[in-house]
Amino acid sequence: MRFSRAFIPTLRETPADAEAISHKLLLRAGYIRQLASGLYIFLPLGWRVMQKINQIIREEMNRIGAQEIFMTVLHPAEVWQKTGRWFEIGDEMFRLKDRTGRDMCLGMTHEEIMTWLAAREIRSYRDLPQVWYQIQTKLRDEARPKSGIMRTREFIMKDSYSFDADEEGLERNYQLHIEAYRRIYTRCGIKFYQVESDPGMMGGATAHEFMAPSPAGEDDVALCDSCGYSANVELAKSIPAEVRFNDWEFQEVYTPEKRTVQEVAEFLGAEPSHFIKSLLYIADEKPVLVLLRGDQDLQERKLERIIGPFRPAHRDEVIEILGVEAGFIGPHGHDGIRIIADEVLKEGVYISGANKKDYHVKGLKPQEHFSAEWADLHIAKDGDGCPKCGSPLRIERVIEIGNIFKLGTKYSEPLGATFLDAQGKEHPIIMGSYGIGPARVAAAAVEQSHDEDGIIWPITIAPFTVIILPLNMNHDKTREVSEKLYSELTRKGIDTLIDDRSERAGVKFKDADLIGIPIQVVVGERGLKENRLEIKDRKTKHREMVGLDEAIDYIVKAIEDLKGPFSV
RNA sequence: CGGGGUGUAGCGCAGCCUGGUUAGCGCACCUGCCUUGGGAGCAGGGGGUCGGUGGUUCGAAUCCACUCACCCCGACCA
Repeated sequence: MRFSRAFIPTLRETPADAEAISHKLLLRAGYIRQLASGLYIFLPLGWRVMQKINQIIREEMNRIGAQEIFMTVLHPAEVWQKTGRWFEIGDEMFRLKDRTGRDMCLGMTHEEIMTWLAAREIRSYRDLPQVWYQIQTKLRDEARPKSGIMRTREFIMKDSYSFDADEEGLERNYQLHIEAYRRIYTRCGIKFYQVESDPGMMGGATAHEFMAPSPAGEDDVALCDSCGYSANVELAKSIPAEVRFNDWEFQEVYTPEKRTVQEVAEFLGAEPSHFIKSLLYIADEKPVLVLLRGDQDLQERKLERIIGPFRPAHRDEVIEILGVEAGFIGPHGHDGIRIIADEVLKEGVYISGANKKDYHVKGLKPQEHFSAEWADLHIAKDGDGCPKCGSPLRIERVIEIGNIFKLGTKYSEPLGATFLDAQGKEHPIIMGSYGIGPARVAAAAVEQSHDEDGIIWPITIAPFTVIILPLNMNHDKTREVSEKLYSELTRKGIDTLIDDRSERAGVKFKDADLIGIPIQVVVGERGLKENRLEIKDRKTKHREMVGLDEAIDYIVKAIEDLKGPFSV
């Protein structure tokens, strides 16, 4: 492609709206433009990247026997009503009516429609297994679109669905997807982790997420470098630091106006880990007292899995329910209130509120002075012990770039997707669902691979592999050599961009670096005097002067070398 | 949905507090000359309902009210 005729609107300055690095760079380098909040247009360069990623996804999905199909974005409400999600999902679903007043919605995911299709077409165990996928637009009316193309209201997603006769089949397809996903991310040049995740409202028992480490992410994962344990912090278990307890007698202590763990700890000369924090929440209009060690924090998802949606109690509710103001609440002496305590509190001698203003109690012993339901409630912190091997855990910020779920029969049952087994008995199909967000893969690639000059694309997903920079378009030999090189590379099937604009050299260098094409071929008068040109590696900035005759071979070799780390 | 912030030329910004002629600057854009190894130089030029509506005032980019849009933090994220 010729730069002079291409639509590559690079910006010298960063638009003020952009915050995330990938957002800034993709905007500046002319890959994307924003139409409205959470709605992005992919310009030619951006779309080329997306297509490269999608192509890799296709190849790997096809490789595990998945078949691509094309679905609709407009869905009739009935299908979603049958699974109940029409009612469970709130404002995040775009809803509309057709001209006859029939309720419709825009597809935010395709479990329902895929299952509807399976229900109609699959009858026998002989038809199974099937894996169908699509790479299509999804729409979600996100509460808060953010970070450029990382979280948008309209986005492309690869989602696949597996249909099996039994759990073994599901397990096989689940493993095949794990394999495919690992190959996809590796080929795309993304650093990633596979972590245990919360199946949440998708239903089913097992789920994993694929996470690209980046400070721009929205999730945190707990990782153990020694045994490989990895989980989203929403469910990660951890062993908090051990505490040496004092052998306190059970007694009330006067703690005037000291409310927070920090304040009381300083006042009494104790450690925060010697405390029991008592937090009052309201779930389903009933109070729940939650107990945590003073140096731990609540992981709200963990609590939600036990008691459902909840909210903190208001100040006056605390007094009304417990008879004491927040700050002096303790776990003992409450009747008829559900108490859930973090497991780490099973052992020890603690300080906590005395349920009396300006007093705390010392020498509080779990089981002896209060009883509770025990559960894992605390959030895993950096340095906590790994639940499997005890080594220190590492918490890292990540971008979610893929997820896989074992759905079981959550969708097949309500939609009547069944098959007859060899005995003629009817069973619901066992399903799995598997997603990848190609735009997030692109964003993660930029977040993970850039420098002060611009993007550094992994060669496998770069919009072009080579950019030729004829520095002086008025110089005949520069043009001749560049054009010849361009047609030779193009003939070899190498995606090549030639910057044939009559811009000055500096402009071309800046734009080439910004756009991030892995191999730059600099054709300048200086080198041409010796019949040589310069080949620069965008990432390492290494420059090599190469004779005109060897240029093609050198470039072909360089491409192979750059592809090396991303081959599987 | 709660909190914070920003809307002035394609992009980045100043002007607003303390109202007063044709609303400025840099970059980008157009023309010409010149230049061609890291976002050149000179000369000339085009481009604005100052987000919108209403109000205060002799007079509003500037003050007031409402409203819309976008960004950030949080909640949410099937």
